[in-house]
Amino acid sequence: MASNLLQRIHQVKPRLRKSERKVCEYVLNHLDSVIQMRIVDLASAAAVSEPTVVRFCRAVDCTGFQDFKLKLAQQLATKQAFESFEITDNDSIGDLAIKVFDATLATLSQVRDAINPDAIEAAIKAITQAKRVEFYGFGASAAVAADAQHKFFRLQISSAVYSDPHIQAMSAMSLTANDVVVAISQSGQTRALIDAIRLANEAGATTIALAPTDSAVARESQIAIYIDAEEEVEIYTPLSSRIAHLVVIDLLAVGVAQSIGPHISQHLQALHKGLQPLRDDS
Amino acid sequence: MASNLLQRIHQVKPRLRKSERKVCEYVLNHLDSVIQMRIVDLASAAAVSEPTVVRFCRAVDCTGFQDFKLKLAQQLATKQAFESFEITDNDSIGDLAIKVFDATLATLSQVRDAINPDAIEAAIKAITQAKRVEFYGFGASAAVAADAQHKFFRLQISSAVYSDPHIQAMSAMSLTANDVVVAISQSGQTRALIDAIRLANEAGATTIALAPTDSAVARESQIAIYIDAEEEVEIYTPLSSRIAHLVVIDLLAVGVAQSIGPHISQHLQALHKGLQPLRDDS
DNA sequence: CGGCAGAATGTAAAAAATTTACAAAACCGT
DNA sequence: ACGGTTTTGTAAATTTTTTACATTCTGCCG
Repeated sequence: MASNLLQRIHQVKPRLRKSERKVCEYVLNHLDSVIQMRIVDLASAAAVSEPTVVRFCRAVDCTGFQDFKLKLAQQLATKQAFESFEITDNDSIGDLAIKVFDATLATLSQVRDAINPDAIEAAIKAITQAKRVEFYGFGASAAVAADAQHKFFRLQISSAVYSDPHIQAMSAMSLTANDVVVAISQSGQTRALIDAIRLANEAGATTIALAPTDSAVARESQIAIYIDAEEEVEIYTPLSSRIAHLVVIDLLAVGVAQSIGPHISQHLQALHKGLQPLRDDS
Repeated sequence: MASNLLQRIHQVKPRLRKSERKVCEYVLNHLDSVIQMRIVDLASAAAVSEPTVVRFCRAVDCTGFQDFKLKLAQQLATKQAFESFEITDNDSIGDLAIKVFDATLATLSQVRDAINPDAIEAAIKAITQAKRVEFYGFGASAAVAADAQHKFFRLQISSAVYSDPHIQAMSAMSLTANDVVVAISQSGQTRALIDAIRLANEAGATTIALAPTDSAVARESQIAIYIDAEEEVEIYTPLSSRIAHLVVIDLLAVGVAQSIGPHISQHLQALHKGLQPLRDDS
């Protein structure tokens, strides 16, 4: 993994010497401006000598200061690729398209960088071992839940989706220790969903949440996958956070498929063939 | 637009002098390697002198060679940001997450760049003026259709979603000239969907397709929004193309919201308030 | 507690790279 | 073909980075 420079910087930070760490800290706090600094500027800004800066660059797998700046620039470019997003009334359709896509792209790369692999791993493990998996969600999250159910169903995992609070509650109560509930919420505050999670917990099932950090839904669940996507929720319904949820579902599905083992791909191919007669290649 | 360096290079290319153009050509043909060259290397590789290289850099709005390299590096980084994507069995969960997200990001930026604003505009216009909008989709696209329906429903557009071929066909037959059908298909070949589109066409409704280029679904529809996302469909169900479909739906929704006018935002805010009692902020 | 070994950091000089200034060459119109 | 103008290259100057080495600091053991 020679790729992620920022990651590497964080990795080596604890191993650095005192003055090198000064450089490190300055760099992390001034990411944007560093790329157009010369080594003397950075050295004086971080209150160290120039060779120390070079040593820092070497410590993070670069051949020198120039190389470091180049790599950092690339890294930042990918991060800042999708930025501003303000829809104005006189946008052309083309502009609008770019803005909507970029907003989604921005959200996704944000969520990607913030994801906690441990929670994902725990969720994958739980789902893989589950006897039955149920997906709960309301409103826009109902469609996400339906998609998730469809996905896991194809992986031969016994699953269900409920978007009716009463049925959800009833189903939650009847779960056992071998079952898993995946609760999907963009707001993280839907009361009926929280109730269902509590019932599932009481029934001994494993509960997984896809919800914002510090939300009630996340708090009540045993495994919390945090998905934070700031956006104008009021005006245009959850736009991209919903997409982020779907991608996390994809991630879980791929993880589960992988841990189930290779025989699943045979099954999927068979399924694919089975659907062929429904297609028309004329 | 100080942003797009590559664009700028192409722009100024005709205005360049002979030897500067040599630099230009070499740069365009060796984009990747140029960023790690020194000025002497590039000069000799392009068979010109060093100052000529600097002159070229200035011609494309950079302050010097270093600046040029930096900007080029950033530019390339955004382009190549999401590339390879091959899931191997010994990926860590973190790697897996990055791969799944990046695959989606790659698909989205591809689709964004390929989108046809005219088709989008026509679709927005049709939906805005429609008396009733119906969304059709099967399998994974059923969830997309459901999401779309939910979205437009919130925009006070009378809409429905059908994932049952019989109901779909019956509904399609009963449509009128004021109605719109949005057919969503990842394969573009589902026979039942094609039948429904034909029925809707015969009934005089406007048909809009979200489907791959050159697919039967797109061909049968009056307005075709092409969404092409190559991916391993066989192994892991439609992963990211489905997401691309959703983003296009978002785009349509935002476009429709905009063309309906500002009063819709009041309605959405009211809706938002109306949902508050269902939330729990404890 | 002092001194010594070793690491850590900085100073200053050398090397490398870029940029500038200027001169030579090519080009164009008359 | 000649004179002016533009284009290009040469060589020097400047800037920037890197290396080599000296100094300082730190911690450990006597």
